[in-house]
Amino acid sequence: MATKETGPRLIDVARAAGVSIATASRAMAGTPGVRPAVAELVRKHADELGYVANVHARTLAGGHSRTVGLVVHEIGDPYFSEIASGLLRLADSEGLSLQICHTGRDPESELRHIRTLAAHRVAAIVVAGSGFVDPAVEAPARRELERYAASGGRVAVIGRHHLGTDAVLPPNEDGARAVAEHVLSLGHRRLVVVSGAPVLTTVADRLAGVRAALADAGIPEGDVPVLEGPFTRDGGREAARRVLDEHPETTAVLALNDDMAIGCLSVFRELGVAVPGQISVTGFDDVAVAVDLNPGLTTYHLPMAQMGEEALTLALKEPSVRPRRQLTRGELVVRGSTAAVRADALLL
Amino acid sequence: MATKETGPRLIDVARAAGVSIATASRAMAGTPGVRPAVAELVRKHADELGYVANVHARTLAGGHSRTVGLVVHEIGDPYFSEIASGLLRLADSEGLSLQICHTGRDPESELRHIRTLAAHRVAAIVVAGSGFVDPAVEAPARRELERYAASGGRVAVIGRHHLGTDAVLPPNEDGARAVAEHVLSLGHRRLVVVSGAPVLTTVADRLAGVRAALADAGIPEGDVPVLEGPFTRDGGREAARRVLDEHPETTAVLALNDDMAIGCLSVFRELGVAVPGQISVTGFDDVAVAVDLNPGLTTYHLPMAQMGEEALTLALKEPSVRPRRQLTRGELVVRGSTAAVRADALLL
DNA sequence: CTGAAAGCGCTTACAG
DNA sequence: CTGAAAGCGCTTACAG
Repeated sequence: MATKETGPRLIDVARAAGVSIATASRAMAGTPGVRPAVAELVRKHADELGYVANVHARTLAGGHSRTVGLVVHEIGDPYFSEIASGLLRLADSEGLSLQICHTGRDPESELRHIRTLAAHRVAAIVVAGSGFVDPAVEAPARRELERYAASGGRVAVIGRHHLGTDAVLPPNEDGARAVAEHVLSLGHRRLVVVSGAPVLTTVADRLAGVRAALADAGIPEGDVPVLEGPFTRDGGREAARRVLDEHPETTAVLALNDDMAIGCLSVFRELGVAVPGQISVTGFDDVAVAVDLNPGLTTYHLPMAQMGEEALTLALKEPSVRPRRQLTRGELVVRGSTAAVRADALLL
Repeated sequence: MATKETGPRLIDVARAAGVSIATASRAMAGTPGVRPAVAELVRKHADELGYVANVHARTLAGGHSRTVGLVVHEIGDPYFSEIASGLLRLADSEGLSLQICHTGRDPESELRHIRTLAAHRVAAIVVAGSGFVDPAVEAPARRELERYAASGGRVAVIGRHHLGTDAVLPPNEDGARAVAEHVLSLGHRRLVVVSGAPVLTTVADRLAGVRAALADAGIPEGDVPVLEGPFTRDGGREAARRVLDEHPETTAVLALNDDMAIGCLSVFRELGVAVPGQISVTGFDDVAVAVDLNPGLTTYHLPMAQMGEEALTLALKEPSVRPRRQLTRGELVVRGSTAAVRADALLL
């Protein structure tokens, strides 16, 4: 019988079924080498007793875990929740449990959480979210992940990191270039880039893409201000105000992610700045809401859910000698927030 | 030294520090009763070795887990990701890990996941997402949770369930009544309710709130069609088309959640139906994007992150004899998607 | 303050 | 096909 405080154990099931604990274990695990009738009997008793195998005992004895870990900046952020959703769907179908943790973009916190996941002996860790341009910032995390990997753990990251692991790489540079080319093709020349912290590889790569497009168009870099702020909606709001204050002649704002673009749109709307009539706005990521904004947000679509799935797929593969690099395909999505530059703006 | 496949164990640390495994354990856990200098020495060696305690061994031996479980319908859905975010923030500050699972609104899947969480011996389970009006649907989950609780697990739910557990209760009925009263106060009489499946308590309660407001206003229930569909953006899109087809005289659409409202807005926008000029639209929940829509969505604000936090708080408390019921406060948020009914519509 | 030892609930060679 | 036994890596009374 189940004791009040711990529930029935395997030995209770074994006794009820009149078999050894070894046989009961095999029957429950579906391991071959048990007479089918016996296995069935065991399972019947397990069911009756409400037996639920203790994962900790099982993992400790068996040596492999059926849980994977996901590290995100902020699960409330659609970018990450869509990644989590795709990853979770795959985990589910593989019978894996998922442990999620928040870092709040804090490297210290990330480190602590990686250690916790390692302590849980999860089968794999997926780190989502931007890396840092400076390898030194990631060095402690790298060390921790290497230790984890050395003890049999698997790791994959989403984005460009210096972690030495398998990686899913979104086309940040190409995508940003495509967005910028689109805006340039509409005749815009007075651009402002609204950017997150360039210490992040995601930001740096997108910035590089924009610059490449500018260079191709023969526009001096100095002609295009880059306004930096938090890589969030609020950061976008702040930047939008600065655009209006400091660069009133601007005809197009290139925000380096949708969050910032959404912040810009909200300010422009509040202040009666017409989009795209007066200023065109672009984002990056294509979070689910981008299509529902009004005007719809022109942006670069990243298949977040798929990226989450791919990252877990990589992490579940046998480790390779060289880290794998999985390139993701994105796509420019043109919606209502961009339009040809006004004729009078050309005269400025 | 760490073996290649498992990493250093406590015994390796103990040896390195020249103490017993018991002392090493106490030092690492911070349990009192170890000479501070010794404790420090142990931790120094642990650090050098890169020792990370095995959570499974620790949980098995110690008997208590530092992990909690969260069951949601879909983590990619902002409603749930915001709940998860609040809950995760609290979990973090309590030093708890979080295991998340998806049910896809499937009771079978929910049951399976509850069992998995129980197998993990998580300290608490939080079930987010609507309950079912029919207690029979929840009976298996209830049985499973009771078993889990009997073996020392703690449970809290968000929403009205028949699970016999502590619950965080959003003001679905009052909120929907407030929304309906607001729309009625604007002079609208030709309403349509766009609803999810009424087998869900969330839907049933919101519907009840709308009906109460209608009754107060002396409007016969039969005058207000209720269009049912999936409780999602797509469900809202479908319903919006039906509104236009089957009830072209409609001046206000009350969607029972933001997702459906957003779906309605997208269809109206595509078809050139002015909101709120021609039709006013309301939602429920106030997901983060509601304010960024254009027009902004009039809706009923639920503090999702806070609800997640409260649910975990309840689950972490000592169990009470009677299930606790924590009522959440919400708030009507009037934005641009609702306006006074057009004078000509009054003549219809 | 410290250590030897039992025990947490399983899995898995190893023998039959 | 089945079982006795060792062992997974810890914690925690229990003795000192």
